[in-house]
Amino acid sequence: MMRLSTKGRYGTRLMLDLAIHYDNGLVLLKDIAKRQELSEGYLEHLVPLLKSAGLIISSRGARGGYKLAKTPSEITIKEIVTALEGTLSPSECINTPSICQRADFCITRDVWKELEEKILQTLESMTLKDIVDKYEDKIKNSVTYNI
Amino acid sequence: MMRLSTKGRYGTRLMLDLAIHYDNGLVLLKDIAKRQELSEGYLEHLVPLLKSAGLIISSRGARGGYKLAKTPSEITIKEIVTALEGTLSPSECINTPSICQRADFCITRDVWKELEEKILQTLESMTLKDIVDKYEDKIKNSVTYNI
DNA sequence: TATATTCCCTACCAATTTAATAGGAATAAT
DNA sequence: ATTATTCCTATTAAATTGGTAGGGAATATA
Ligand code: FES
Ligand code: FES
Repeated sequence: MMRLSTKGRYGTRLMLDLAIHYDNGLVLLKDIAKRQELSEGYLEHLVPLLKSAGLIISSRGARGGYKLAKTPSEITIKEIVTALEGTLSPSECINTPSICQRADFCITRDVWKELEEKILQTLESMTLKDIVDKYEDKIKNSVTYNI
Repeated sequence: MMRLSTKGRYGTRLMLDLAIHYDNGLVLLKDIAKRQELSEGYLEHLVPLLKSAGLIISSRGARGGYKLAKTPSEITIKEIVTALEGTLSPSECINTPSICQRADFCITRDVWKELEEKILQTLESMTLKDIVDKYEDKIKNSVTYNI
């Protein structure tokens, strides 16, 4: 089904939540979980991946929390999703040809390779700021309609 | 991991094998399985999907087999993969918003939607003929090197 | 007609992956 | 010392994946 796992999807929502609250200082994981209606316990598993990719910064203890390691315009969705999912390759053998004896003369190799490149290109062209801006426009417009 | 399942990957190899032998009349599934080093029993599960999508034609009984329902240049990888995988959506809620209460104000919806569109665009631009031609060039060149 | 060959269909199954939960250790502020 | 928070490890239930097994139905040919 070529679906992104919840790691990638929930983790992106986590990062977008941090982007929305970028000016508020440290943000609690508990609050992100509440706003995004996600399990805090599960989000805890994603945080180390984002941290070691240099995308977020954390502070422990009382008054601790998380914040983005760069400004929202400097973080692309590609960085986020690859940090969380490892690779976006439609087929394992693309990145690790050694696992496949057929790699040299495999007829589909180029197909999946090209697809992976397009996926990465697409996600690289989107920054957190882009998404947040679009989202805030949408919310504003929907409020107008409700008047 | 956003990987295509074996349905999509093996099924594409099956279709490319049929494309390579397009002028040879009916092709046995047994032979496809042997050439592609795939389990015949498993391929049997993919065949109905390709058939009901109008991509292959079958003939039962002795001297039966499979062939493409259209010429290789008329069949795109998008048709094949969507027939096999159902949807290529990175997130379920894109195609079925009803399953998700957050759909209306979901901040990531547009991201996955745009990604799905790019994926479909990419796969639609590739026909079986394109891939086979590239493959045969590659084989020819590698033979030349071996002389 | 009998037989061999091939596609077709259903049921089952083992292994892996996914999406969590649980319990506590480390760290920082008050 | 107490409280709030991140961090780490282990466990697990459910779902998905990638098959296998066995037989039935259709067709060509002898
Ligand atoms: S490279 Fe492994 S099957 Fe194509
Ligand atoms: S539409 Fe369902 S979570 Fe985004």
